[in-house]
Amino acid sequence: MATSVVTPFKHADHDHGHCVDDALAQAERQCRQRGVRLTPIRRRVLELIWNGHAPVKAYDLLDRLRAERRSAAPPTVYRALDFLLEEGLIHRIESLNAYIGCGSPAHPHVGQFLICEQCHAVAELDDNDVHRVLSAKAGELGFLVSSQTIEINGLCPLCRDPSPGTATGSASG
Amino acid sequence: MATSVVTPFKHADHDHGHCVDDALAQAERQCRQRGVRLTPIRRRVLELIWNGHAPVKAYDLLDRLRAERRSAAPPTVYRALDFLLEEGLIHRIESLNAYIGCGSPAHPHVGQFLICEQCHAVAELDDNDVHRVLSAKAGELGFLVSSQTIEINGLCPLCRDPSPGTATGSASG
DNA sequence: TTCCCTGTGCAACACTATAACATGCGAGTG
DNA sequence: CACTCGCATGTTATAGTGTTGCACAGGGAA
Repeated sequence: MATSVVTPFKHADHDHGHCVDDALAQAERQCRQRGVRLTPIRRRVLELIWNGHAPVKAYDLLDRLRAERRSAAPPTVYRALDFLLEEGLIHRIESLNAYIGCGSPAHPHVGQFLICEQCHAVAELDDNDVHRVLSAKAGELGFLVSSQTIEINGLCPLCRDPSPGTATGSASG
Repeated sequence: MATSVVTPFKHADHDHGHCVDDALAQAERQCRQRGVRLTPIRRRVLELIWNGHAPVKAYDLLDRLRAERRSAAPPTVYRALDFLLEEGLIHRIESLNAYIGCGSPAHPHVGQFLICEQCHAVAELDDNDVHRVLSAKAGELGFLVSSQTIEINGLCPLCRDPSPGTATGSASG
């Protein structure tokens, strides 16, 4: 089985501070290695995105940025997002016009996303079987694949079958 | 092989009038059967979308509608699009914010789209193997799939390997 | 007739993203 | 030190995408 889970669904009580710290540390390291600058704005936007495991919209980021930095404007956010996308630190969810942190920024890939319609949590896969099947089918029509947008909607394990005492309805932690 | 091609890539010299006529006739029939109304506006929007095998943007439709009907406004177009989407007569391409005619509206399905980055032609698949693989992978994480957005970018056969004398660079016919 | 339902007209607005040009600021160089 | 080059950010405006809310028109049913 070639299933590679980049970011699984998290339990409601997982230590989310850890997720954020890891993601930021990894980003710092990677940017240093590549000789690109993770400026305060870019770092803060990444941190805001990692506040939860749900996709975040650009103008929500802008609102939160503005609360801290009077000068924040749409370009402020979109430039930071462009940088983070470029460096593979976040992904864009096309069907939501929203952005989410990447759990495995070091190696370049396109994500395959499982999006919970109820709590909005997102898990990320990078699955070779999926790539293979799609490339094969495309190949049958003579089509040469260069990139893929794969976004699956449905119910995450917690919302599908909530255990007693388990919180649902939020992906904020 | 369970590959089902809903709409293949068309040769540049195919009889496109036929595509349009077929699509409209099928839409008329289907709407009559279901007891819903394919009004002149809705029919015209569908026809404009079927003008080519490339996705069309809402405001391009609006421009063309306005040339014929002074009163056309954004809601005019979006209401027609909502209706056509609802009836399965068109699909929305999330990664392009654009709409394309469905070649098989009779049976409900989500499409899998191959999008040519050069000529913008789009082919539509409805492939069970792809569904199966994705559902299986999702299932491994306890995720229950309800719908899928699958949009593959790359090069169509004609743009990938243009034969001498074969026109490329347009999906308008 | 009156009522109701659906479709359309119309104005305004909300949300998403980019363009264009100005300013700041730090690193490297002479 | 001054200089300048390149990148990041500030600022204003605008483009592109989609929705809300209410008014009106027409046809079928009571």
